[in-house]
Amino acid sequence: MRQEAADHEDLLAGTGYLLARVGAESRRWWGQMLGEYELTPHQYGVLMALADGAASQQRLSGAIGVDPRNAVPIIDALERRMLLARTADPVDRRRHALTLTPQGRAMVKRLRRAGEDLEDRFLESLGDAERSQLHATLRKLFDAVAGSSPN
Amino acid sequence: MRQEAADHEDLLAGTGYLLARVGAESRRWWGQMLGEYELTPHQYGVLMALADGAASQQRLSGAIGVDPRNAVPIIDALERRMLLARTADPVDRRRHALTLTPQGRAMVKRLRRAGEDLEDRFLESLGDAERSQLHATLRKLFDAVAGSSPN
DNA sequence: TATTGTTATACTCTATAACTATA
DNA sequence: TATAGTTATAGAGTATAACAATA
Repeated sequence: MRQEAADHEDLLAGTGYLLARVGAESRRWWGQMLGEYELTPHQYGVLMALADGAASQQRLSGAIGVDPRNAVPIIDALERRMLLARTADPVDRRRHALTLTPQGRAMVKRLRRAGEDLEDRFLESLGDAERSQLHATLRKLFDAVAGSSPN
Repeated sequence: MRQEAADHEDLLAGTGYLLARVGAESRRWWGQMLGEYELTPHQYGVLMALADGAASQQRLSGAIGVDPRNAVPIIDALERRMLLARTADPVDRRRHALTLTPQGRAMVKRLRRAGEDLEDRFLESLGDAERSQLHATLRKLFDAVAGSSPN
């Protein structure tokens, strides 16, 4: 099942394609870990973003990189499990302020621990210098590219 | 729409999460470019992998990172458009040998050009040294991690 | 028995259009 | 008229179970 990767080198020559593949693999690993908590990657994103402080659904959607329309069912699921609460924003009644419940905060703690373990295993083939170099480069790329279109 | 990225820093602290996000963005850019040729990212993967030479559906599925069962409709679509051909393998009649048609090879040529352009724009915030460092690190990570499960 | 390819199914992700209510 | 949130829908991606033909 593994020797196929050795062939078809052309496919892996492009950095963009490689990035998409490695990103999908990272997503798969996280998805499997999060499955143990019955959470999806996007739900994870919502919880971690809210750990920073409350936010509207619009702000939150931007932070986790999904269209606000697609954020609705993600947030619905977390609300049903009482991990977060939608409360009316008093100054603008169109807006829903989202906050973590105590159970939500407890979940975030557990996820942080599990996430660190997972990341160590995912990156174990890289040295410390390579890891921090990778993080810095990805961060630069993310800031330049996230939310924009190819055009 | 852009200032949200400045907040929720916690979310971006993990390299695994960043990788998944930047990978998704790369996939989105590619998806948009490929849409102009009415191709999906997986179909692109199949065509590029076959440019290296013929392969069975099993080998191909491994190369593009999808389950063989899910490869069937991807290959069906390309066959319908006459970009590739399924021919019986004479030595093992269970097997289908997949090869590019002339139209398929012409498409690959166009895709290579468009892909290089896209990649230049996607990576334009990085210097040459950063780019090749990124590619090398991703490649190492890919070889270590692709096709394996988390634990 | 194991492998190649297929069919069928279901759940998630992504993208888009159209709506309600508030501003 | 613009914005926050919602509903509904459709296509693509991902995963799994069951099967036929061939080895």
